[in-house]
Amino acid sequence: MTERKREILAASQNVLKEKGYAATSVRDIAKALSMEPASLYSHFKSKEDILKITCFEMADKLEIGIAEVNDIYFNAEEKLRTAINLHVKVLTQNLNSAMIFIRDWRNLTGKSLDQFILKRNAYEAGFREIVQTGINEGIFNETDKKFAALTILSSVNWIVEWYKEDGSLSSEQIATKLSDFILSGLKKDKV
Amino acid sequence: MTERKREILAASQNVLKEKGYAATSVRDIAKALSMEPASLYSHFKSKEDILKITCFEMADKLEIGIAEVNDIYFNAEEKLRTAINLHVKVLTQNLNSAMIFIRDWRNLTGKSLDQFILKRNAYEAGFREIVQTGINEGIFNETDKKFAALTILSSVNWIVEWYKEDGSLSSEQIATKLSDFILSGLKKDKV
DNA sequence: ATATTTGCCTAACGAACGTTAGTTCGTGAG
DNA sequence: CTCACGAACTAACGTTCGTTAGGCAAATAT
Repeated sequence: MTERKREILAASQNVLKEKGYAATSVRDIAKALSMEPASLYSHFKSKEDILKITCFEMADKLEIGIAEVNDIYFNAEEKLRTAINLHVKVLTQNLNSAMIFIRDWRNLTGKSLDQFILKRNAYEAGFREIVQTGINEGIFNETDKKFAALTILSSVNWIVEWYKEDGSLSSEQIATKLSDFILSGLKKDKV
Repeated sequence: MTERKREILAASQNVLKEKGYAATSVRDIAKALSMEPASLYSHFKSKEDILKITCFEMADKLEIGIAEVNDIYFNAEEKLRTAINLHVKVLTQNLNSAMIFIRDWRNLTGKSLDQFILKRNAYEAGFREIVQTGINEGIFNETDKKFAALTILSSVNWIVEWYKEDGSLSSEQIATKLSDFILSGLKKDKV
Protein backbone atom coordinates (compact mmCIF):
# COMPACT_ATOMS: atom_id res chain seq x y z
CA MET A 1 0.00 0.00 0.00
CA THR A 2 1.40 3.41 -0.97
CA GLU A 3 1.95 6.04 1.64
CA ARG A 4 -0.83 8.16 0.14
CA LYS A 5 -3.28 5.29 0.16
CA ARG A 6 -2.51 4.61 3.79
CA GLU A 7 -3.00 8.28 4.55
CA ILE A 8 -6.38 8.34 2.82
CA LEU A 9 -7.41 5.12 4.52
CA ALA A 10 -6.62 6.57 7.93
CA ALA A 11 -8.59 9.73 7.21
CA SER A 12 -11.49 7.65 5.94
CA GLN A 13 -11.53 5.60 9.10
CA ASN A 14 -11.53 8.74 11.17
CA VAL A 15 -14.73 9.79 9.42
CA LEU A 16 -16.35 6.35 9.32
CA LYS A 17 -15.99 5.80 13.04
CA GLU A 18 -18.16 8.83 13.78
CA LYS A 19 -21.45 7.91 12.13
CA GLY A 20 -20.79 4.36 11.10
CA TYR A 21 -20.17 2.91 7.67
CA ALA A 22 -23.74 2.92 6.36
CA ALA A 23 -24.52 6.46 7.45
CA THR A 24 -21.30 7.90 6.06
CA SER A 25 -21.19 8.87 2.39
CA VAL A 26 -18.26 8.84 0.03
CA ARG A 27 -18.76 12.59 -0.15
CA ASP A 28 -18.31 12.87 3.64
CA ILE A 29 -15.01 11.07 3.38
CA ALA A 30 -13.86 13.17 0.45
CA LYS A 31 -14.73 16.37 2.26
CA ALA A 32 -12.60 15.40 5.23
CA LEU A 33 -9.71 14.94 2.83
CA SER A 34 -10.46 18.16 0.96
CA MET A 35 -10.72 16.25 -2.26
CA GLU A 36 -13.38 15.31 -4.77
CA PRO A 37 -15.40 12.12 -4.21
CA ALA A 38 -14.28 10.76 -7.56
CA SER A 39 -10.63 11.06 -6.57
CA LEU A 40 -11.05 8.41 -3.92
CA TYR A 41 -11.53 5.92 -6.71
CA SER A 42 -7.94 6.37 -7.79
CA HIS A 43 -7.04 4.55 -4.59
CA PHE A 44 -9.98 2.32 -3.67
CA LYS A 45 -12.23 0.48 -6.00
CA SER A 46 -15.36 1.01 -3.97
CA LYS A 47 -16.68 2.29 -0.69
CA GLU A 48 -16.91 -1.27 0.55
CA ASP A 49 -13.26 -1.74 -0.33
CA ILE A 50 -12.38 0.66 2.47
CA LEU A 51 -14.53 -1.29 4.89
CA LYS A 52 -13.08 -4.58 3.73
CA ILE A 53 -9.48 -3.47 4.15
CA THR A 54 -10.26 -2.02 7.57
CA CYS A 55 -12.01 -5.12 8.87
CA PHE A 56 -9.47 -7.59 7.54
CA GLU A 57 -6.45 -5.66 8.70
CA MET A 58 -7.87 -5.66 12.21
CA ALA A 59 -8.80 -9.33 12.01
CA ASP A 60 -5.31 -10.18 10.85
CA LYS A 61 -3.66 -8.28 13.66
CA LEU A 62 -5.80 -10.02 16.24
CA GLU A 63 -5.27 -13.39 14.60
CA ILE A 64 -1.52 -13.08 14.85
CA GLY A 65 -1.79 -12.41 18.57
CA ILE A 66 -3.97 -15.35 19.45
CA ALA A 67 -1.94 -17.79 17.33
CA GLU A 68 1.21 -16.68 19.11
CA VAL A 69 -0.35 -17.11 22.52
CA ASN A 70 -1.65 -20.59 21.83
CA ASP A 71 1.74 -21.71 20.55
CA ILE A 72 3.97 -20.59 23.35
CA TYR A 73 3.98 -22.68 26.45
CA PHE A 74 2.14 -20.85 29.17
CA ASN A 75 -0.33 -21.97 31.73
CA ALA A 76 -3.91 -21.02 31.05
CA GLU A 77 -3.96 -17.94 33.23
CA GLU A 78 -0.85 -16.58 31.59
CA LYS A 79 -2.27 -17.41 28.19
CA LEU A 80 -5.51 -15.62 28.92
CA ARG A 81 -3.80 -12.58 30.35
CA THR A 82 -1.48 -12.40 27.37
CA ALA A 83 -4.31 -12.81 24.88
CA ILE A 84 -6.34 -10.08 26.55
CA ASN A 85 -3.34 -7.82 26.71
CA LEU A 86 -2.62 -8.25 23.01
CA HIS A 87 -6.27 -7.76 22.13
CA VAL A 88 -6.54 -4.57 24.12
CA LYS A 89 -3.31 -3.31 22.64
CA VAL A 90 -4.49 -3.88 19.07
CA LEU A 91 -7.80 -2.18 19.79
CA THR A 92 -6.42 0.86 21.56
CA GLN A 93 -3.58 1.38 19.10
CA ASN A 94 -6.02 1.30 16.19
CA LEU A 95 -9.04 2.84 17.81
CA ASN A 96 -10.75 4.14 14.68
CA SER A 97 -10.30 0.91 12.81
CA ALA A 98 -11.37 -1.03 15.87
CA MET A 99 -14.68 0.78 16.13
CA ILE A 100 -15.41 0.13 12.47
CA PHE A 101 -14.24 -3.46 12.74
CA ILE A 102 -16.48 -4.17 15.71
CA ARG A 103 -19.57 -2.19 14.71
CA ASP A 104 -19.69 -2.27 10.93
CA TRP A 105 -18.44 -5.63 9.69
CA ARG A 106 -22.07 -6.61 9.03
CA ASN A 107 -22.07 -4.21 6.10
CA LEU A 108 -19.64 -6.44 4.26
CA THR A 109 -21.29 -8.44 1.52
CA GLY A 110 -20.82 -11.66 -0.38
CA LYS A 111 -17.55 -13.51 -0.13
CA SER A 112 -15.94 -10.86 2.07
CA LEU A 113 -18.66 -11.29 4.65
CA ASP A 114 -18.37 -15.08 4.64
CA GLN A 115 -14.62 -14.92 4.96
CA PHE A 116 -14.79 -12.41 7.75
CA ILE A 117 -17.18 -14.57 9.73
CA LEU A 118 -14.82 -17.51 9.33
CA LYS A 119 -11.95 -15.46 10.71
CA ARG A 120 -14.08 -14.23 13.56
CA ASN A 121 -15.12 -17.76 14.47
CA ALA A 122 -11.54 -18.93 14.35
CA TYR A 123 -10.54 -16.15 16.71
CA GLU A 124 -13.29 -17.02 19.14
CA ALA A 125 -12.21 -20.64 18.96
CA GLY A 126 -8.77 -19.51 20.09
CA PHE A 127 -10.28 -18.08 23.24
CA ARG A 128 -12.38 -21.18 23.82
CA GLU A 129 -9.20 -23.19 23.57
CA ILE A 130 -7.58 -21.13 26.27
CA VAL A 131 -10.58 -21.63 28.52
CA GLN A 132 -10.45 -25.37 27.82
CA THR A 133 -6.78 -25.43 28.70
CA GLY A 134 -7.57 -23.83 32.02
CA ILE A 135 -10.27 -26.37 32.75
CA ASN A 136 -7.92 -29.21 31.86
CA GLU A 137 -5.28 -27.77 34.14
CA GLY A 138 -7.84 -27.63 36.90
CA ILE A 139 -7.41 -23.90 37.47
CA PHE A 140 -10.61 -22.67 35.76
CA ASN A 141 -14.12 -23.53 36.80
CA GLU A 142 -15.97 -26.06 34.71
CA THR A 143 -18.07 -23.81 32.61
CA ASP A 144 -19.76 -23.39 29.28
CA LYS A 145 -16.70 -22.68 27.15
CA LYS A 146 -18.56 -20.96 24.37
CA PHE A 147 -20.40 -18.80 26.83
CA ALA A 148 -17.22 -17.89 28.67
CA ALA A 149 -15.35 -17.00 25.50
CA LEU A 150 -18.17 -14.79 24.28
CA THR A 151 -18.44 -13.03 27.60
CA ILE A 152 -14.73 -12.41 27.74
CA LEU A 153 -14.64 -11.04 24.22
CA SER A 154 -17.62 -8.82 24.78
CA SER A 155 -16.01 -7.19 27.80
CA VAL A 156 -12.85 -6.65 25.88
CA ASN A 157 -14.47 -5.34 22.73
CA TRP A 158 -16.64 -2.89 24.60
CA ILE A 159 -13.62 -0.80 25.50
CA VAL A 160 -13.85 0.84 22.09
CA GLU A 161 -17.07 2.44 23.34
CA TRP A 162 -15.43 4.29 26.18
CA TYR A 163 -11.66 4.26 25.72
CA LYS A 164 -10.15 7.67 25.15
CA GLU A 165 -6.59 8.03 24.03
CA ASP A 166 -5.98 10.81 26.47
CA GLY A 167 -7.59 8.93 29.33
CA SER A 168 -5.79 8.04 32.50
CA LEU A 169 -5.53 4.33 31.81
CA SER A 170 -2.87 2.83 29.58
CA SER A 171 -3.55 -0.16 27.41
CA GLU A 172 -1.67 -2.41 29.85
CA GLN A 173 -3.59 -1.08 32.82
CA ILE A 174 -6.88 -1.73 31.10
CA ALA A 175 -5.80 -5.22 30.15
CA THR A 176 -4.75 -5.98 33.71
CA LYS A 177 -8.01 -4.71 35.15
CA LEU A 178 -10.02 -6.67 32.64
CA SER A 179 -8.03 -9.83 33.26
CA ASP A 180 -8.40 -9.48 37.00
CA PHE A 181 -12.10 -8.95 36.63
CA ILE A 182 -12.57 -11.88 34.30
CA LEU A 183 -10.42 -14.23 36.35
CA SER A 184 -11.52 -13.32 39.84
CA GLY A 185 -14.90 -11.65 39.51
CA LEU A 186 -16.41 -8.94 41.57
CA LYS A 187 -16.88 -10.80 44.79
CA LYS A 188 -14.24 -10.74 47.48
CA ASP A 189 -12.46 -14.00 48.10
CA LYS A 190 -13.71 -15.66 51.20
CA VAL A 191 -10.88 -15.48 53.70
CA MET B 1 -50.60 3.29 20.23
CA THR B 2 -53.16 1.54 18.02
CA GLU B 3 -52.94 -2.16 17.44
CA ARG B 4 -52.08 -1.58 13.80
CA LYS B 5 -49.30 0.83 14.63
CA ARG B 6 -47.83 -1.67 17.06
CA GLU B 7 -48.01 -4.34 14.41
CA ILE B 8 -46.22 -2.18 11.87
CA LEU B 9 -43.63 -1.19 14.44
CA ALA B 10 -42.87 -4.83 15.20
CA ALA B 11 -42.53 -5.68 11.54
CA SER B 12 -40.27 -2.68 11.04
CA GLN B 13 -38.03 -3.77 13.88
CA ASN B 14 -37.81 -7.21 12.40
CA VAL B 15 -36.41 -5.70 9.23
CA LEU B 16 -34.22 -3.10 10.90
CA LYS B 17 -32.41 -5.61 13.05
CA GLU B 18 -31.08 -7.41 9.97
CA LYS B 19 -29.01 -4.74 8.26
CA GLY B 20 -29.14 -1.98 10.82
CA TYR B 21 -31.02 1.30 10.78
CA ALA B 22 -28.85 3.25 8.36
CA ALA B 23 -28.60 0.49 5.78
CA THR B 24 -32.32 -0.24 5.82
CA SER B 25 -34.57 1.86 3.61
CA VAL B 26 -38.17 2.82 4.16
CA ARG B 27 -38.89 0.78 1.05
CA ASP B 28 -37.35 -2.32 2.64
CA ILE B 29 -39.67 -1.92 5.59
CA ALA B 30 -42.71 -1.35 3.41
CA LYS B 31 -41.93 -4.41 1.34
CA ALA B 32 -41.84 -6.60 4.42
CA LEU B 33 -45.30 -5.32 5.26
CA SER B 34 -46.56 -5.71 1.68
CA MET B 35 -47.51 -2.07 1.62
CA GLU B 36 -46.38 1.09 -0.11
CA PRO B 37 -43.60 3.18 1.44
CA ALA B 38 -45.86 6.19 1.61
CA SER B 39 -48.39 4.31 3.71
CA LEU B 40 -45.96 4.06 6.58
CA TYR B 41 -46.30 7.79 7.00
CA SER B 42 -49.91 7.34 8.07
CA HIS B 43 -48.49 5.82 11.25
CA PHE B 44 -45.04 7.30 11.75
CA LYS B 45 -43.94 10.77 10.96
CA SER B 46 -40.47 9.79 9.79
CA LYS B 47 -38.04 6.92 9.55
CA GLU B 48 -36.25 8.26 12.59
CA ASP B 49 -39.53 8.20 14.47
CA ILE B 50 -39.44 4.39 14.32
CA LEU B 51 -35.91 4.36 15.67
CA LYS B 52 -36.78 6.83 18.39
CA ILE B 53 -39.79 4.87 19.61
CA THR B 54 -37.77 1.66 19.56
CA CYS B 55 -34.84 3.06 21.51
CA PHE B 56 -36.91 4.86 24.10
CA GLU B 57 -39.29 1.99 24.72
CA MET B 58 -36.31 -0.22 25.46
CA ALA B 59 -34.65 2.40 27.60
CA ASP B 60 -37.86 2.83 29.59
CA LYS B 61 -38.22 -0.90 30.20
CA LEU B 62 -34.68 -1.16 31.46
CA GLU B 63 -35.04 1.96 33.55
CA ILE B 64 -38.03 0.57 35.39
CA GLY B 65 -36.08 -2.55 36.30
CA ILE B 66 -33.04 -0.80 37.72
CA ALA B 67 -35.12 1.68 39.69
CA GLU B 68 -37.04 -1.17 41.27
CA VAL B 69 -33.90 -3.03 42.22
CA ASN B 70 -32.24 -0.05 43.83
CA ASP B 71 -35.36 0.66 45.88
CA ILE B 72 -36.01 -2.72 47.40
CA TYR B 73 -33.82 -3.76 50.26
CA PHE B 74 -31.44 -6.40 49.09
CA ASN B 75 -27.80 -6.95 49.69
CA ALA B 76 -25.52 -6.05 46.82
CA GLU B 77 -25.18 -9.53 45.41
CA GLU B 78 -28.94 -9.98 45.32
CA LYS B 79 -29.32 -6.56 43.77
CA LEU B 80 -26.81 -7.29 41.07
CA ARG B 81 -28.29 -10.69 40.30
CA THR B 82 -31.76 -9.20 40.12
CA ALA B 83 -30.66 -6.32 37.92
CA ILE B 84 -28.87 -8.66 35.53
CA ASN B 85 -31.86 -10.99 35.46
CA LEU B 86 -34.22 -8.16 34.61
CA HIS B 87 -31.87 -6.79 31.99
CA VAL B 88 -31.49 -10.16 30.30
CA LYS B 89 -35.22 -10.69 30.41
CA VAL B 90 -35.96 -7.36 28.75
CA LEU B 91 -33.36 -8.01 26.06
CA THR B 92 -34.39 -11.56 25.24
CA GLN B 93 -38.11 -10.83 25.30
CA ASN B 94 -37.62 -7.94 22.87
CA LEU B 95 -34.75 -9.26 20.85
CA ASN B 96 -35.37 -7.26 17.68
CA SER B 97 -35.81 -4.01 19.54
CA ALA B 98 -32.83 -4.83 21.71
CA MET B 99 -30.50 -5.22 18.76
CA ILE B 100 -31.63 -1.89 17.33
CA PHE B 101 -31.46 -0.23 20.73
CA ILE B 102 -27.91 -1.41 21.33
CA ARG B 103 -26.47 -1.01 17.84
CA ASP B 104 -28.31 1.88 16.26
CA TRP B 105 -29.04 4.50 18.90
CA ARG B 106 -26.19 6.59 17.46
CA ASN B 107 -28.37 7.31 14.45
CA LEU B 108 -30.69 9.38 16.61
CA THR B 109 -30.23 13.10 16.10
CA GLY B 110 -30.73 16.34 17.94
CA LYS B 111 -32.73 16.37 21.13
CA SER B 112 -33.62 12.69 20.92
CA LEU B 113 -29.98 11.77 20.90
CA ASP B 114 -29.19 14.00 23.86
CA GLN B 115 -32.09 12.65 25.84
CA PHE B 116 -31.17 9.08 25.02
CA ILE B 117 -27.63 9.57 26.22
CA LEU B 118 -28.94 11.01 29.47
CA LYS B 119 -31.09 7.95 30.02
CA ARG B 120 -28.24 5.67 29.19
CA ASN B 121 -25.96 7.42 31.64
CA ALA B 122 -28.60 7.22 34.34
CA TYR B 123 -28.95 3.51 33.77
CA GLU B 124 -25.20 2.98 34.00
CA ALA B 125 -25.18 5.00 37.18
CA GLY B 126 -27.69 2.53 38.60
CA PHE B 127 -25.21 -0.28 38.07
CA ARG B 128 -22.37 1.74 39.52
CA GLU B 129 -24.52 2.29 42.59
CA ILE B 130 -24.99 -1.43 43.02
CA VAL B 131 -21.26 -1.97 42.77
CA GLN B 132 -20.70 0.78 45.31
CA THR B 133 -23.22 -0.84 47.66
CA GLY B 134 -21.28 -4.08 47.43
CA ILE B 135 -18.03 -2.35 48.22
CA ASN B 136 -19.62 -0.59 51.21
CA GLU B 137 -20.97 -3.89 52.45
CA GLY B 138 -17.50 -5.35 52.14
CA ILE B 139 -18.56 -8.14 49.84
CA PHE B 140 -17.20 -6.74 46.56
CA ASN B 141 -13.57 -6.03 45.80
CA GLU B 142 -12.49 -2.44 45.88
CA THR B 143 -12.48 -1.67 42.22
CA ASP B 144 -12.93 1.01 39.64
CA LYS B 145 -16.72 1.34 39.81
CA LYS B 146 -17.14 2.87 36.38
CA PHE B 147 -14.95 0.25 34.87
CA ALA B 148 -16.84 -2.55 36.59
CA ALA B 149 -20.24 -1.24 35.59
CA LEU B 150 -19.20 -0.90 31.95
CA THR B 151 -17.72 -4.37 31.89
CA ILE B 152 -20.84 -5.86 33.41
CA LEU B 153 -23.11 -4.08 30.96
CA SER B 154 -21.00 -5.02 27.99
CA SER B 155 -21.19 -8.72 28.87
CA VAL B 156 -24.91 -8.46 29.32
CA ASN B 157 -25.57 -6.47 26.17
CA TRP B 158 -23.51 -8.75 24.03
CA ILE B 159 -26.05 -11.52 24.39
CA VAL B 160 -28.10 -9.92 21.62
CA GLU B 161 -25.28 -10.95 19.30
CA TRP B 162 -25.61 -14.63 19.94
CA TYR B 163 -28.91 -15.32 21.72
CA LYS B 164 -31.36 -17.38 19.70
CA GLU B 165 -34.94 -17.72 20.84
CA ASP B 166 -34.92 -21.41 20.09
CA GLY B 167 -31.62 -21.97 21.84
CA SER B 168 -31.18 -24.28 24.77
CA LEU B 169 -30.74 -21.57 27.38
CA SER B 170 -33.64 -19.74 28.96
CA SER B 171 -33.41 -16.12 29.95
CA GLU B 172 -33.04 -17.09 33.60
CA GLN B 173 -30.30 -19.60 32.87
CA ILE B 174 -28.36 -17.01 30.92
CA ALA B 175 -28.78 -14.46 33.69
CA THR B 176 -27.57 -16.95 36.29
CA LYS B 177 -24.52 -17.93 34.26
CA LEU B 178 -23.68 -14.30 33.63
CA SER B 179 -24.10 -13.38 37.26
CA ASP B 180 -21.95 -16.29 38.39
CA PHE B 181 -19.28 -15.31 35.91
CA ILE B 182 -19.32 -11.67 36.89
CA LEU B 183 -19.35 -12.35 40.61
CA SER B 184 -16.88 -15.22 40.82
CA GLY B 185 -14.79 -15.06 37.67
CA LEU B 186 -13.24 -17.84 35.72
CA LYS B 187 -10.67 -18.98 38.24
CA LYS B 188 -11.44 -21.75 40.66
CA ASP B 189 -11.66 -20.70 44.29
CA LYS B 190 -8.58 -21.63 46.19
CA VAL B 191 -9.60 -24.39 48.57
C1' DA C 1 -78.47 8.31 6.25
C1' DT C 2 -74.88 11.26 6.30
C1' DA C 3 -70.47 13.01 7.72
C1' DT C 4 -65.90 12.10 9.36
C1' DT C 5 -62.00 9.62 10.04
C1' DT C 6 -58.75 6.02 8.95
C1' DG C 7 -55.60 3.38 6.18
C1' DC C 8 -53.86 2.73 2.24
C1' DC C 9 -53.04 3.95 -2.55
C1' DT C 10 -50.61 6.27 -6.91
C1' DA C 11 -47.52 9.55 -8.35
C1' DA C 12 -43.99 12.25 -7.88
C1' DC C 13 -40.64 15.52 -5.73
C1' DG C 14 -35.89 17.07 -4.90
C1' DA C 15 -31.90 15.55 -2.75
C1' DA C 16 -28.31 12.48 -2.02
C1' DC C 17 -26.23 8.31 -3.22
C1' DG C 18 -22.08 5.33 -5.30
C1' DT C 19 -19.77 5.24 -9.31
C1' DT C 20 -17.81 6.04 -14.15
C1' DA C 21 -15.80 8.56 -18.07
C1' DG C 22 -12.72 11.44 -19.69
C1' DT C 23 -9.20 15.00 -18.85
C1' DT C 24 -5.39 17.64 -16.98
C1' DC C 25 -1.13 18.28 -14.72
C1' DG C 26 3.06 17.41 -12.41
C1' DT C 27 6.82 14.08 -11.64
C1' DG C 28 10.28 10.74 -12.52
C1' DA C 29 12.39 7.35 -16.04
C1' DG C 30 14.42 6.19 -20.48
C1' DC D 1 13.23 15.75 -24.33
C1' DT D 2 9.80 12.81 -24.42
C1' DC D 3 6.93 9.54 -22.52
C1' DA D 4 4.32 7.07 -19.16
C1' DC D 5 1.98 7.24 -15.15
C1' DG D 6 -0.14 8.40 -10.81
C1' DA D 7 -3.31 11.39 -8.66
C1' DA D 8 -6.17 14.61 -8.87
C1' DC D 9 -9.93 17.12 -11.37
C1' DT D 10 -14.89 18.25 -13.76
C1' DA D 11 -19.02 16.48 -15.17
C1' DA D 12 -22.39 13.58 -15.16
C1' DC D 13 -24.73 8.98 -15.02
C1' DG D 14 -28.62 6.23 -13.32
C1' DT D 15 -30.38 4.78 -8.94
C1' DT D 16 -32.16 5.06 -4.59
C1' DC D 17 -33.32 7.80 -0.83
C1' DG D 18 -36.91 9.93 2.58
C1' DT D 19 -40.85 12.30 2.10
C1' DT D 20 -45.21 14.81 0.46
C1' DA D 21 -49.61 15.68 -2.03
C1' DG D 22 -53.81 14.25 -3.12
C1' DG D 23 -57.34 10.82 -3.79
C1' DC D 24 -60.30 6.80 -2.82
C1' DA D 25 -62.77 3.24 -0.35
C1' DA D 26 -64.10 1.18 3.85
C1' DA D 27 -65.07 1.69 8.63
C1' DT D 28 -66.82 4.49 12.26
C1' DA D 29 -69.34 8.16 14.49
C1' DT D 30 -73.24 11.33 14.55
